[in-house]
Amino acid sequence: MSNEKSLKIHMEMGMLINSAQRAMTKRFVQNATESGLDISLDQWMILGPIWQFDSISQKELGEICLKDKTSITRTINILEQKNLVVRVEDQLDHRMKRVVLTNAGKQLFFDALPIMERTREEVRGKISKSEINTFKCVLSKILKNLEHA
Amino acid sequence: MSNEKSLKIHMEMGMLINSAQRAMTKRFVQNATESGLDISLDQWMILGPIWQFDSISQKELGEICLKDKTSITRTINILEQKNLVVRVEDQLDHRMKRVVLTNAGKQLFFDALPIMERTREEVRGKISKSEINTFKCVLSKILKNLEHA
DNA sequence: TCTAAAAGGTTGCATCTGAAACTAAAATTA
DNA sequence: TAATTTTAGTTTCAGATGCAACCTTTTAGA
Repeated sequence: MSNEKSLKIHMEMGMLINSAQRAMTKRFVQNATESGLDISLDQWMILGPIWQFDSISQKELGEICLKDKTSITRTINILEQKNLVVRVEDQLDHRMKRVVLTNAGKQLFFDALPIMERTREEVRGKISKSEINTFKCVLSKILKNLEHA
Repeated sequence: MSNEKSLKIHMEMGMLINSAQRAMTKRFVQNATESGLDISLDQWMILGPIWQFDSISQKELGEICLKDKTSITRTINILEQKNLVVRVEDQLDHRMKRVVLTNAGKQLFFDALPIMERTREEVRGKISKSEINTFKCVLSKILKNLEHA
């Protein structure tokens, strides 16, 4: 037991980040499921920008979500299967596809908003604003440290 | 461009954690690959405790690594395929399987140690000790906030 | 103008994830 | 002791990830 605790105390940053991330994702999906919504965190993260920009290319989505274009392609496949989203070929540049929300997609986005809000509150709990700021700041610094291959 | 920047500034904590996590994982694997080692971060994260405890049950591994038993099962399958690890049924409790490093496993662990060390340094860069402490502290608090379903 | 390079997407491969159903072996309890 | 519940691990299902290779369509350069 004390052994386990000492391990937890010395637990590496990477492992901490990893499990915090998974816990947050898990909680969001749990909350959504309890409310009868069938949506994953990654799907939600993509729905947001589409709603925000009305119509957006997959490349732009990738930049905003900080995700590989491969991930975007596949998540959009799933959203399209669920009839939440439609791909439309750009009229000027036929390489591009613009992604647009269907009515069902818009509905789901709005239904999921309060759940995301609640999840955020659960995650933050009583952590102080200044701690959160330092936290975000460190994350940004880590990203910058790793920016150049 | 300024649009992109403003987005980055307002980027949500979840997305930040997510991409920081991926960047760290990516960097470790890159560094390992460059050194000719074929190992993923999760595989390494499991190798460590096995080495530390000499022989350890999958359940304990899960607790230490903060991972689902499903993930442990599969990662160990992979490690076993690579002949880095062996499963031995516990003599007293036949439900349990103890996981043991092979010589190749030990070798890989030691080879990967300096790479992990280097990766950690790259990740931390010039982030101050106190910021790192706050950072870890916030992560622990988030985990605690989400502990109870 | 014709060809080569770049850009937007998709696909294959290997890995990783949680939830739920399932097996076998304890540990409890009636 | 017999019946029930718990526990350890595996399997299946549906997503998710990055990389590299590939196909089209654009764009740039010779």
